[in-house]
Amino acid sequence: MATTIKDIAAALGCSPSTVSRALHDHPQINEGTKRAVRVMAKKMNFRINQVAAGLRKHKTFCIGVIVPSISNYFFSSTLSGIQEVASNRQYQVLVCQTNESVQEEERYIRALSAGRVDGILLSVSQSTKKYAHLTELTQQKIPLVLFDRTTDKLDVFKVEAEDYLGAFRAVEHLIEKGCRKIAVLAGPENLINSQNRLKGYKDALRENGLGVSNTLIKVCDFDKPKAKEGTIELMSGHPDIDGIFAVNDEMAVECILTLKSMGFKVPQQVSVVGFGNYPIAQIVEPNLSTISHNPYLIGYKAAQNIMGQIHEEHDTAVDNSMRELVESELIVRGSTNR
Amino acid sequence: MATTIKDIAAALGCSPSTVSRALHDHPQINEGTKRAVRVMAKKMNFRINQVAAGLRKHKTFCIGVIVPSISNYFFSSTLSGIQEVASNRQYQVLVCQTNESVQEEERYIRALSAGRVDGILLSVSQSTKKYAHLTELTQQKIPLVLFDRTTDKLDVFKVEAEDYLGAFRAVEHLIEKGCRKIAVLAGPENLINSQNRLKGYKDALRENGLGVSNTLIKVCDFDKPKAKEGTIELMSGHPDIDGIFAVNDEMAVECILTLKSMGFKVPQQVSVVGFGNYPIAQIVEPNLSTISHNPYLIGYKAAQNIMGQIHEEHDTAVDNSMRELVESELIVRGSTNR
DNA sequence: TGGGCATAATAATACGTATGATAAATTGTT
DNA sequence: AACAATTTATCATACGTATTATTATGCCCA
Repeated sequence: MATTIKDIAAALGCSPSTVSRALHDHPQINEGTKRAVRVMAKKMNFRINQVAAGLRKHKTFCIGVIVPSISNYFFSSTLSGIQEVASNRQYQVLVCQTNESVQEEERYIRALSAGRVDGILLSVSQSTKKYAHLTELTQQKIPLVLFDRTTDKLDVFKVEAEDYLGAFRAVEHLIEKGCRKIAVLAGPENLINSQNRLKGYKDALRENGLGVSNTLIKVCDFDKPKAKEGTIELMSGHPDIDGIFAVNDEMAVECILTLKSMGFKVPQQVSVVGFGNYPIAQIVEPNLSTISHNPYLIGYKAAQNIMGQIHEEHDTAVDNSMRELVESELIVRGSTNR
Repeated sequence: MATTIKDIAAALGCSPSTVSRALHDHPQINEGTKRAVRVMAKKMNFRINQVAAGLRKHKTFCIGVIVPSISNYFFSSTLSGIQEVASNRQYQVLVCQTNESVQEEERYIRALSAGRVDGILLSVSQSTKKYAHLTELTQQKIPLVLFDRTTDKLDVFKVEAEDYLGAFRAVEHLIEKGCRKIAVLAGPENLINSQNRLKGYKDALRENGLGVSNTLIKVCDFDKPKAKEGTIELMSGHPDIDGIFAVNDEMAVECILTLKSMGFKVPQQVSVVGFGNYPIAQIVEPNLSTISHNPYLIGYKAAQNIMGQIHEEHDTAVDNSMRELVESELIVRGSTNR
């Protein structure tokens, strides 16, 4: 069994409260006593039980993170950023995976909010359409921060990528390169990120005098087979398409591979831009032009904010309604170099 | 503030222990009372505080996972498997990232073992050469399972990939394809995985009557720039190399890209095999022949074992000295198709 | 010599839950 | 009607720590 402050107290012939205070460097404890306690604590290999301390202090020193998929490159990178911030503050990170199921999301929210964590970071699942489980958190005064997959319907702090602007830039880049018939492989329709990226696509076309046609929009969710199918349908229906914007790099790569297998030259006949700047962008041939995401930074900033809320370092009333957009940037590579 | 069993007791005019027992369906409580408690618990939106319950029961219902890097595809996939098992058992997963630093590893081990978790899953860092921090765990009777990055020096349960056999098969495949001068891009020298893969490489050569030459072995750790450099050095020194085995897919892809940029034809002049079957294997051109890893399954099995240890479901004395090897398989693609 | 005052330590209680020991209420037996 | 046996509920305590309220110790000054 592990050493407790009681054991130290017994060994020293003093009371547990003295030990507790000595270890916290409380002013009402004599310097000599403190020294003795510290020495004995070290000797007995004492390590404080944060769980017990937390119970007393109504803290857990844990934050919970709920993501749709842990093994996804984007989310595992945000986790890395979150872990970094937490670690610096001596906090632990509890990780949960919903597999895009809102039921799982609700289950985790309930499990974590029952005294498990001091705050929750969430990226909503594709199937999340109602937010009662999240408003409950606010009622319970449990800090919540949304990252990447957010929603307008909740008045909490959000960290997002520049979805709209990034998509806008991507499509404008295609136009600058001379593309005139530009299609899009869109993401899940109820995700705000997809909506914003689609809006960026449409606005870029309109502002450049190109019309928007629904026949050039294929929803592929985030599913590779659907991206392949979508590409085939697009190109069979409109062989004169000369540019494609994909909602993320994975879909863009699938698109390029499909185009090539269909005999289209990339970028000469069809240029392709993705979103995310994932490692695969530099492996596919031609290398993929894309919009840089910064998942690590998104996680980092989300974690920083929740830490601030937990420690009441900032005015939550102000911050909670805030959106922080993490900058994105166009990265030009071979897939648009015609 | 959240509802507690005391609140329910007060509302019902009974004692907290009655509530506790009623919620646990204890036989000494009247059915009617149980019903009343359940109804009131629901009405007051009671959710048990597992942290407090755990303190009393000396359990945390958490397992800790320590990995070198969360955002790495391999480890994030193992995490996914671990999470799956934990979730099924109502356990939470605490995730820590060492960034290959043994100091961080020690720090996390100490933090987690101070009553934070019921067991620890660990994949050791590259800089871990001593294991005192881990033997401490055994003394404290905290279950430990090593996965992927393991060590012979510890008498605990381990889940590994078939590193030796996989590498052996990979190199034998190159030989079958007619390669006669086969080089290797090896991993970090003190990692047992790298050692086993290197041994598989050497044994495959020897058993097929091909000599082993140290000039054909380049250590690239798991570092892309070093893999590039290593490939250049190998091919400049030995332009007649006709096969390369890389310690993992990331290095193999870097190797292929480098070979192509140097003007070598893959697979006609040089065939390449990787290890891992990561998504990039199907993106690089030519597609990469590789040894399938099963990171999800490795995580899954490691988690299953630690759950067993925590619940004393199996004879730890037997299991602890066991190694479980997760099957690997050769996947032939274009990079060796000559 | 006693009263006021720092200083230093302890006792008591709390956090939310679980449980062994005990008591109260009910039923059964003779 | 007296008592054992059974059912049902409560009391007290524990888990490991933090903290409020209290007490003990010694010191200074009138």
